[in-house]
Amino acid sequence: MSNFTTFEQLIIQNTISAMKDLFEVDIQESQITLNEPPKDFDGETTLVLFPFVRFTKKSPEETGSIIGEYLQSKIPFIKTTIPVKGFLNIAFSDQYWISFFKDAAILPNFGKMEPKKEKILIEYSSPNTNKPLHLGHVRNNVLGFALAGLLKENGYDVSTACLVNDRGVHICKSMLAWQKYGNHETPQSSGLKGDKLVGKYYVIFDQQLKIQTNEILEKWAKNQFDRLVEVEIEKYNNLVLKKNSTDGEEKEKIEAAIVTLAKAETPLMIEVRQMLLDWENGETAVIDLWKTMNGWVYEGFAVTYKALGVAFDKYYYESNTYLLGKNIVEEGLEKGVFFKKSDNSVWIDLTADGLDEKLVLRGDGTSVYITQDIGTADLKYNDFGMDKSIYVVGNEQDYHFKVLKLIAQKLQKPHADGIFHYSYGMVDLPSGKMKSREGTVVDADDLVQEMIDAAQQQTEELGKVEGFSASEAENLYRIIGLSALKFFLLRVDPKKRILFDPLESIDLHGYTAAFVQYTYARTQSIMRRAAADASWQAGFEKESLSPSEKELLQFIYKYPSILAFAGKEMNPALIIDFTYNLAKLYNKFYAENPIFAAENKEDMKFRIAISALCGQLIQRCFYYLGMEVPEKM
RNA sequence: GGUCACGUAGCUCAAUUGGAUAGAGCAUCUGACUACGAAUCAGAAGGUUAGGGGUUCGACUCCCUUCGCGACCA
Repeated sequence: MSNFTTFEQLIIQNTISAMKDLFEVDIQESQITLNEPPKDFDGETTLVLFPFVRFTKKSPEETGSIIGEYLQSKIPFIKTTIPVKGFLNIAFSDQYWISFFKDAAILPNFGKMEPKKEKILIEYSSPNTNKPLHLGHVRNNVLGFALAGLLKENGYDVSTACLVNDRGVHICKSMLAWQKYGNHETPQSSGLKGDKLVGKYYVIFDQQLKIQTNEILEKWAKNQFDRLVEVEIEKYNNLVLKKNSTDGEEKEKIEAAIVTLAKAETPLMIEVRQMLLDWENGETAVIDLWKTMNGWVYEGFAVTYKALGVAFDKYYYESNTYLLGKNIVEEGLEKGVFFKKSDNSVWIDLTADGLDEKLVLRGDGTSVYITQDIGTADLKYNDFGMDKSIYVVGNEQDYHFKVLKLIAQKLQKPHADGIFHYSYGMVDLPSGKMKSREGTVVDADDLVQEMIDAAQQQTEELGKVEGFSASEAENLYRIIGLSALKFFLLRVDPKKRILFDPLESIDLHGYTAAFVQYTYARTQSIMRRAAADASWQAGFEKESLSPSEKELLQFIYKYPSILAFAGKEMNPALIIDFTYNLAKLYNKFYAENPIFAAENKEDMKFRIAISALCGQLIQRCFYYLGMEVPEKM
């Protein structure tokens, strides 16, 4: 944008000098507000006059005409200035927009920001190795990838990381169930994807656990307490007493507490806890099984990640990091940030910060999640030295991250202030929340495949793949289906929760990726035809614009500020919205302005050039958000 | 019990962070292919922004309150 000045800058600078020259007042840039003019006014911007009235000592309307006259004398590009009440509507000439196109928009990487020094690490995805990825992970992955792309486009030095939760009780559950009921089943022998196979045994564990729990409950009801100590029996009896004296919600809570008590006493849970201890002690048999099964899962995840098109610069594994925070707890005790209770457990008091007391180390010396996260934050800082550490994690963990940041700050960690929880909303289904127990979880692989199938069906119905080879057609379905899914997930504000309606998500009309992709394919169709005569690339001479040409340029003009704002807000939905509206305006332009049948050659050259630009912009935005565009569809 | 979010057209989402008449898509209804691609375009209809109060030139946006839905913390 070297020799091009935005109209905002022109107005702001000249308004400041107007106030100086005409009223001898020094005003600040911050006192100047520019709005978009109302729809019925054909102009580009509106200067809000209220802030100046007290200096001019005149009515808003009079103030407007005086400033307007001044601006017109200083800025040749201004066509009209019209004061209405407290607002000065300003219209620029077509020449201004033509010069914008020639001097700014046409440049490669229009809108892309200069590299910044700031380093950002984005952690996202965070899978568990006990079950396959589902729709919730898909939103996380798609968001994380798009955020990384958006911030790169804003000039930041961005790296990505994936923290794999590869250890713990839940992992042992899959392992134990496979050991007991698996008959040496492998991905090869069963034909199941590795993560699906392991997930299957996680479900089996849960089913068996339920059976054993009920057995225990039946026994307890008959006063048969096999290995329960006195205290526990008393606890149980008290709960039963309480349960019988209440009803409604309270009763359900107590029933749940009884079930929890019984679960802990099942042979399966006892074995699982032992397995976890064995794992922690590094017993070969358990470690081997763990490595084998996790290996299966990683093979499965690799397939899903590849299908989704996401990748990471670095993987972290909890099996390597889960002990990390402990020495920091010691450090914190010395500094007096933490304190010890009589049972030896270590806590931090956050009541002064509006939270409560939070456990950081259990009485038996074992870690809790927050302990590990403190340690991992240190590790990541040593590896990357980033200024900002973004965690793409659901909003159910808002509290957790508030605590994490506070603790890091109280420990005076250099990375503390850079901790940022990128908190996004949960994905709901029309039937309500996804619940694994009720089998309403939407599997990531299935979802992607369904989207691709839907794209194929609709494309074939329209007869759009004539002349495509089989592999070209297949690639097209993948591009359309996958983008439809990503666009659907990215188009809403990340902070808000999403209602995922499968029927709506496979619709390829309206506010969808396919609409934008179709527009791109249109521009490429133009480019193919234009290739015969390259004279348009040399430029054009043009004095005035048709309404839809002007509208299109005015919208393209906003791209740099939209990109900057989206980056600042870390909101990919704003870019999605830009691509959709760009496509919409291009389609309008396309319907209203003949290109190859234009009245004169200069119009034709301009229209080809603007088609090229629209295509490039769509492609670029889609690309850094993680979506592809087809040349034909 | 406490903390934090959210509530906008029948449905799914916007609204440049306090600006003029609250905008899109889906669904519904009207039009436009012998045109560079109709997966498109043009148009109609749809609103007491959950209710009430306040702050000011001006409130979907900020404050208080009631209701509703959700998440988290003992």
